[in-house]
Amino acid sequence: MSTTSPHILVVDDDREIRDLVARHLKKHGFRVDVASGGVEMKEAVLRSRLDLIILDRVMPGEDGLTLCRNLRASSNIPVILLTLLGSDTDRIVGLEVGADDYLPKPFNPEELVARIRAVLRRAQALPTNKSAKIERVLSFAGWTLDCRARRLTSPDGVVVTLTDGEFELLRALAERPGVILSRDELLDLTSGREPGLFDRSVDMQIMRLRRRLAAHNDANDIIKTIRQQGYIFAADVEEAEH
Amino acid sequence: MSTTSPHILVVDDDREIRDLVARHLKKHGFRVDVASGGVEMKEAVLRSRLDLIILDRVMPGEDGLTLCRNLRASSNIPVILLTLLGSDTDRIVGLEVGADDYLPKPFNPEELVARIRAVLRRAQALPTNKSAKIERVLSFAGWTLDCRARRLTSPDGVVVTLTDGEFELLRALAERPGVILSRDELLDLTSGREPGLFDRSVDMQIMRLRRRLAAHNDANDIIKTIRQQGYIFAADVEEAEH
DNA sequence: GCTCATTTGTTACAGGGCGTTACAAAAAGC
DNA sequence: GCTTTTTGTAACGCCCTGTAACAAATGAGC
Repeated sequence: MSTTSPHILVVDDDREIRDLVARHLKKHGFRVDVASGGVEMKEAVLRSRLDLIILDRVMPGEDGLTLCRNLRASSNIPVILLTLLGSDTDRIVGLEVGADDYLPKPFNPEELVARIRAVLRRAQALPTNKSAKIERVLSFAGWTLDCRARRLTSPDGVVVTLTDGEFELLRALAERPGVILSRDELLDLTSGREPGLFDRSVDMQIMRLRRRLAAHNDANDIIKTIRQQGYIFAADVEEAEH
Repeated sequence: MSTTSPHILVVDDDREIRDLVARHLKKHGFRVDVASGGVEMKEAVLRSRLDLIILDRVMPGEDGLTLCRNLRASSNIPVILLTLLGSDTDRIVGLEVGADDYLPKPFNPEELVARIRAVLRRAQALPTNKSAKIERVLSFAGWTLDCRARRLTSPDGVVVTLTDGEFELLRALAERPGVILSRDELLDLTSGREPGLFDRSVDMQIMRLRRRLAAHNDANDIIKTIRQQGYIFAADVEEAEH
């Protein structure tokens, strides 16, 4: 995502505005798709790997607001709402529904570009889709974690078998290097379960995962404990798409 | 930190607006500090763990724009710019300088709240803590503190194991060389806890940290005590991105 | 200088978090 | 069904960390 130019979808029923915006964004080096709302759009979101969506607030088919809310249920892709309605409450509702920004028409195309950049700046570190997780290969300290094959390879090239739980845990951590993850968060990320009062299952899995890593190599422990807080993946990770 | 309410700093020379905004934000459950720009603000940013800053675009002392740009150099804390100047190019410049949003005065306080929420929604999903800068390596007097690996290396190359508390404390200090940090501030920075009346835990950690540094080297003590005030990191620090 | 009050450094200790082992329950393979 | 693997619970002990108590240092006042 950060390597190539951002991919933006413009959804507006007004063909004139839609194309004007699209042309302007292309001039600024974005990759642009257009759609006119409804099913067509949902498809586009699911299929391609979009970086941002520009939505018209008012559309004959499905409302921009509703669309935005629905999107938020399954994805946290950045959304900018456009609209002719410029009242305060309109803007507030738009933002509360999950949009990242709200721009009243008529707007200066340059301002739209600036706001897109501002939103992307924030959003870029995020994993885009909640639902469709991208299968990738994560490399750290000589290790290789193939998320599609669910296979871990040690620095000396040996394939290490992991149980499902161990794999999910390692992935959850390795996908978020430098982030302190609480036990509850890890539990949710790996198995989707709720905390439970005296739950130390995460500790156990961490222990087993560490043991497995240590058995094959691993001088410096990659998974560190932050007392009272949780665990952290303390190595640099390189991602490669499959 | 995600447990407590977001902490927001409002910087505006117009006391009236500043207080109005502050009151409104408090009503919505935010923790609010105010400042009137310049040194006062920088101190506040350096010291406490802020989640977001609201900056007036135009201020007699240092310009809001310049402030924002300077902030961006060392931190990725969310910034929202306010201004009387509402022209397109003003907004564009504001956003390009690194602000997350740009709101022309006069504005509806509710809209400000909505925009704050939208920005925080993005920023809080980001890895690590909000105000935290990029992960980096701090060097001082021969020592090396790797904040990603959470590891300290002594001048003679020995890796010194620190407890979590010691590490957090050392980082809090080393990130702010030459700044006097009170015990309360250090407590907040290291563990996010609130003071407590007869709390001497910081003293304890300082003592243990000093002892650990002294054990490995350290002729001149790097962490100095300022009586009645707190502690100060008395060495030059070089930062290197990882 | 001395004395006293206040602040800070140091030691001792207790509570609790966490790594670890052992074991039981649950799931998967056959 | 049985066996093997995986995963959660219980228990034990080490280590981290905060509290308390005391010693040392600092500063004020004389």
